[in-house]
Amino acid sequence: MSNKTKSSYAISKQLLNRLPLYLNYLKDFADREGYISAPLIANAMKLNEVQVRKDLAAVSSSGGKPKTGFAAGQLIRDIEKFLGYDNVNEAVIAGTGHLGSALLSYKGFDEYGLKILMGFDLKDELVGTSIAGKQVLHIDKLEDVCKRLKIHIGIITVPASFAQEVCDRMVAGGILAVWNFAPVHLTVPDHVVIQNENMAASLVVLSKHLAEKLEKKEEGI
Amino acid sequence: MSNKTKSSYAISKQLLNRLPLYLNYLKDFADREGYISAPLIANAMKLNEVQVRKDLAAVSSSGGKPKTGFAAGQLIRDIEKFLGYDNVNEAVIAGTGHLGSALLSYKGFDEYGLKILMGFDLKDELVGTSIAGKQVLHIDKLEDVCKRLKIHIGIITVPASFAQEVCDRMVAGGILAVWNFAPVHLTVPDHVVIQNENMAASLVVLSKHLAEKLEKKEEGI
DNA sequence: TAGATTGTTAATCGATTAACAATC
DNA sequence: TAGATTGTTAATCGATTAACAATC
Repeated sequence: MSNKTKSSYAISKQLLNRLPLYLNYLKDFADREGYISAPLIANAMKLNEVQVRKDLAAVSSSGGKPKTGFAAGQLIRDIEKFLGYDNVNEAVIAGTGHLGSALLSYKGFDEYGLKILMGFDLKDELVGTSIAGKQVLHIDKLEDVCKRLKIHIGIITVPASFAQEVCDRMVAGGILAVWNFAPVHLTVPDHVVIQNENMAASLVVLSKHLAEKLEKKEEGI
Repeated sequence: MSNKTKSSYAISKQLLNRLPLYLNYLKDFADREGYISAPLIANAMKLNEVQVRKDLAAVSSSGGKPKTGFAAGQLIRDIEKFLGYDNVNEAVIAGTGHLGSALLSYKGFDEYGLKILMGFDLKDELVGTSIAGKQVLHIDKLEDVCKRLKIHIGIITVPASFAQEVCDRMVAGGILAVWNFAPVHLTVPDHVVIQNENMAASLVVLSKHLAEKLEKKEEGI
């Protein structure tokens, strides 16, 4: 029997975006020996109570107890399991400029099951160095290394103009999932998944909201 | 007369996320003197044609011409205007570690109308230095500087454990919009907008998709 | 018990997609 | 003209929220 979700509640992208929020909250504020309820989380996150309840129901192994809620420690483990934080995924990163080296250095990814093994770049002054104890190899070795180590995840932090070419090399090396930080639309074969980390889009949402606020302020009242 | 949208097509978060994608595509591939059609963009981005058409109709000042499409140069300007890329928003950043300095150094934000003026940190070895020509001041000056310069946007790249406190200081300094890179839920008054740059969530979506791929591969056909 | 909370079914809401007339 | 594309109204789809019985 496979571990499919019991109910028909879909594993939507939205759900996958909310779960890490719950997890942060639980880890920071919940007494792991105690219980926590959906209304409590909903209130803290300013989300609808039913939504949180459904989300928790979808991932909780043991369910909650009426009147008391969910065992916090178990719930944390359940969410982590659901999110796959206990399976390690190995990744490589192409582009070791500011952003690339920030990602290479970031300790927090371990927690999410992401292990960035090494970086690739084409600049001679970077190749051969190491960042946060991880080697930087020449970009020409990218395809080969991915193949040999059977890496499935590639992270792209090269300038926009190189991104497609780097992406093609990753795909040629057997990469199945690409996390793209370059502000371009990448074309990949159907069997490859792309996740765009769209900072411009984030920024736009923020500045639009801000513009509204400022307008209201000007209008008075 | 205010520049509200003509139609009732809502300015959804989704729309705001798609527009930068169109913009990238247009800038990279469109002949600015020529014309571009919704079906063409839709095809390149693998989106529904009607959706693109509606999106373009919502932002285009002059509309498109049946059979020919939209004037590419004008469309680029319209999208940029709609997204507010021509209004400069000044921002400060708290936390000048790897990620913070990557953001401080990133040239691309200009294009989006974001101007990061300076950084703040509490580490003595960082305070007084400058990153990409931008000063790093002591975090204790954050509130004061925001007030004096009437900064509206604060970017948080401090460790999770400091994020709430830094956020509070920003709010006290009159910040109205917070771009939060720390993996915690921040509590702010109603008049402040938060945009969480949720890398963990992105990563989860990616690794879930990857897991599906790998499962299918194992099952064979 | 009374009351809080869970889990689930039904109603609502909003975004996407389909259908189609208008236009160049 | 014929055909591609626009703009818009209607239908569909999916996610969120409301309502409510079950439970401790």
